Amino acid sequence: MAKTYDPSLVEGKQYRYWEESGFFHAEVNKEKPPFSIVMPPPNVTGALHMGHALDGTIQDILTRFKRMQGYNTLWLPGTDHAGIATQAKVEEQLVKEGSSRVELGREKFLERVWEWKRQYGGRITQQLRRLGASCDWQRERFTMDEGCSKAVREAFVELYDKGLIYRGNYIINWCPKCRTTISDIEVEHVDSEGSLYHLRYPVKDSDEALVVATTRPETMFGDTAVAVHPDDERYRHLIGKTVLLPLTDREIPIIADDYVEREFGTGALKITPAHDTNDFEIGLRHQLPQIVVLDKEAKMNDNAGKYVGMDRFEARIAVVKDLTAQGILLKTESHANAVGECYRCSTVIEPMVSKQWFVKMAPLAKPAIDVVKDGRLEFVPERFDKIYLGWMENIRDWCISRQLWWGHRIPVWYCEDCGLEICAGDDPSTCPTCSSDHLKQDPDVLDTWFSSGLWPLSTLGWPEKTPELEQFHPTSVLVTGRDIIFFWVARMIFMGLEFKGKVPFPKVMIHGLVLDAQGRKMSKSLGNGVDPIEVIDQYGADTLRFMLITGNTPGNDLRFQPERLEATRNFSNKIWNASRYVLLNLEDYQEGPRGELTMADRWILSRYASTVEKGTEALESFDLGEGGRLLYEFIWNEFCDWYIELTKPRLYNKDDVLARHTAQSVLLEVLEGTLRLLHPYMPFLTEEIWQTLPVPGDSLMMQSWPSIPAYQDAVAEGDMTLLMEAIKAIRNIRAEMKVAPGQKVEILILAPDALQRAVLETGKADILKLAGGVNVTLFETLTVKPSQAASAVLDGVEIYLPLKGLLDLDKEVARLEKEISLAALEQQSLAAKLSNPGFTNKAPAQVVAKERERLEGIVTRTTALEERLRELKLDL
RNA sequence: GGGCGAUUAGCUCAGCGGUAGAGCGCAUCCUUCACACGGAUGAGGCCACUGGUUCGAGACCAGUAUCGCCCA
Repeated sequence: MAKTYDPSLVEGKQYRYWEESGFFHAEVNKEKPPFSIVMPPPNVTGALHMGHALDGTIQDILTRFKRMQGYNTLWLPGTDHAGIATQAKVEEQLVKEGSSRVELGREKFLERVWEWKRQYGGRITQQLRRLGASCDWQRERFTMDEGCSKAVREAFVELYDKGLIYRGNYIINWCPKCRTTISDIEVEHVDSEGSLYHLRYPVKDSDEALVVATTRPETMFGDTAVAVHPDDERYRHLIGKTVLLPLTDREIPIIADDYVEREFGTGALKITPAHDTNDFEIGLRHQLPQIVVLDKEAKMNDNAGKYVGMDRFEARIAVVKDLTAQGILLKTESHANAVGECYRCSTVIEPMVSKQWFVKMAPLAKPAIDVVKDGRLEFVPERFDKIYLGWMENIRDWCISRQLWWGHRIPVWYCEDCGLEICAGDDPSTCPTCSSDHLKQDPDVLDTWFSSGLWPLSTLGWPEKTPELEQFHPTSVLVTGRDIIFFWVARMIFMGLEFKGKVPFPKVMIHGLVLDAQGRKMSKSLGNGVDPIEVIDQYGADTLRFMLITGNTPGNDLRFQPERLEATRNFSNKIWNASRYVLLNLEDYQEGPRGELTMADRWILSRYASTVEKGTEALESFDLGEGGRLLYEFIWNEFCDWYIELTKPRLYNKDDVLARHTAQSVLLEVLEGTLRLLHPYMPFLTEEIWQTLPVPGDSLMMQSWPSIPAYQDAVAEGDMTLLMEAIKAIRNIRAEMKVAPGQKVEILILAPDALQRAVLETGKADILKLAGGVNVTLFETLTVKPSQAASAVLDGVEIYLPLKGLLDLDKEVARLEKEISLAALEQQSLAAKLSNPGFTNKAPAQVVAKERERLEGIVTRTTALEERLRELKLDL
């Protein structure tokens, strides 16, 4: 066994072993309770980033934990076809080849995309394997595969037949770069410094003019009204009149609408129903015409007069220039506003009226709100339900058509002869009304999130009634980042309720984002992303996993700090070496009955039992970080720092066979159990070590989860605490007095209490070894104190180290004085607390008793310290 | 404008009603047979601020400030 753990020699080998052994695969099995998770499908174009790594780690921990607990565990992986992203990627390729999507035509283009998917689509799933993900690759799915496509088709037809899907002219978000609509949540609002232009619109047949304030003067060609607030005294008399729209020959009405904020700008709003979401609504209320002034590339169209063909931003400059020249622009103020950008390409979104397909949301949102309100579906942490509800309660209809080729084609045909609209599960060949065979399918495809919204259903076989669907749906928990609650989680919830009448999962565990070391979001444009695969190459997957999981608390963002990787790597190495110690001393180990357990044995077994209990609890309550930290502390601070050290004398003394065997047996039990507890967090390292232990079984990942052993032993814990305190106190004196490490000292311990004395008597050898003593002598009383001695006062125990010639008396006096003043402070506050009748009357008796005890301890301690100081001064 | 989160040691974070913690960093010492990716010891905190609840408040409540995120 090497002195240093090298993950690169272990991870590939173990993963292959697991996968080839079929350990990840779940068959339907009614004998075992099911536990299932569907993996949030990463984009098929994507490469693994830290967010995936965190998300995958959490799911893998839960999956491995439940598998060990005996559940029939399914973690179902897959990828998303990612309409816009994938199409863009292939289009890029075509451009490089001097070709284009349009040149190729729809059929050929789609073949190219599938080709691309076959070639590169598997990358991220390979990367997930590097992370150690124990998902069932035999059940891997893709949102465009046959089954998922069938589910999409079924869902669309059902919603259409129910009247929940409709087509209409509405204002949508148009991305001029992606050349498609995007849904409301795909728009990111970015604060930007713009200008607010005050434009003077002359009122017809009047000397007056109405001054409107706008941030987008170039859309004025689409203005079809000017709105003021109905109660605004300034403008009330103008309502019903018309203004002459500058740069055009049109005149438009002045209308009154509550929507107008009187305080904003001039209180008069130009209304462009075809290019602004709010104006669109106002336009509907007042039956205003919609005039589209921009084309699909966001260039001015024929309706913009002489500005036709100009880009919208160029047009803005040109229009402002002309308005200035004509004296219509009165003033320009700087103005901060939020500009909508495409979440994919960051191009400024153009709101535009267009004919699109929508899902009617109100009827679907209602049950999706109820399940969260009545607790059938819980967010972990809880606070995310507010975010979800807030969105769901204000939801607007969902625009689902996309002007792309890569995606699920909308299953609607139009009869070119009679104009009938046909929505069908199977492709129709003739028109059911006029029997014409001139049918044309709608060219658009569906929003990618439409298919991912069906993911928990489609991956398990829906709409078929499969055994998988029956056993694994609803899934047990969904794990995902807080950034896609609206995009994805919400959609799965209402779709699950609509099509299956059940929540798709009773719990949603939300985690934060992985930020860079400075706390910024990792992004391509900033170039501050850290590649998980590089981290795995350098430190191993276990290190990355453990670091991600223990770095924060549930739901909060996490800063990626390289130093923490090193710390975690060191932890792996610590475990490796502790195991190495155990193994090196287990060569001749045979199973057999133990001899009498030592205090240390009973202590570590008790601590182990408590670790099993707390570690299990943490996982059950999704407190993965807490669970990890707990194991870290147990392994490093208790098992390694103390227990291993305490077993050395017994292991190295081969004469006392039974004592040695007992130590071996306890070491093995605790190590073996701890490896089980740690396995979900660090699967590779624990598996590798476990396989070398002399225990039955082939693979740790298939072992059962430890139940809490009946080892709790408060006496042993108390006794060991005393022993450890004594050892630490002696070490402290030695360090402070700069006693050379090799120098053995005489140790005198005054322990009037018989029980304490017995404990220390038992621990004599340990004290000698761990505190560097030549001899330990215990006293019940000590009438003559040793001279030239340094001392420590514990609870009821005094320790003396005669250091003739080594003792720096001044230093020792200072040390004692410091101890005394600290104790005095504590004594004072305790005394004050206990003399407060409020406390003694109202606090639980247990607490009061404990504080009394503490005070007594402090008082005797202080007395002893003071006495010691007096004695010491006599030496001076 | 509304909502959510954060504010604890130099840095990054735990702790969520009863004696302020960890990792890293820092200081001193240690190449002893698991581990120098190590061991031992230590220094370092008006727990953002102001009120309140309570016998008792980093912890609970109200408000303020600063930073971050989401929504409009």
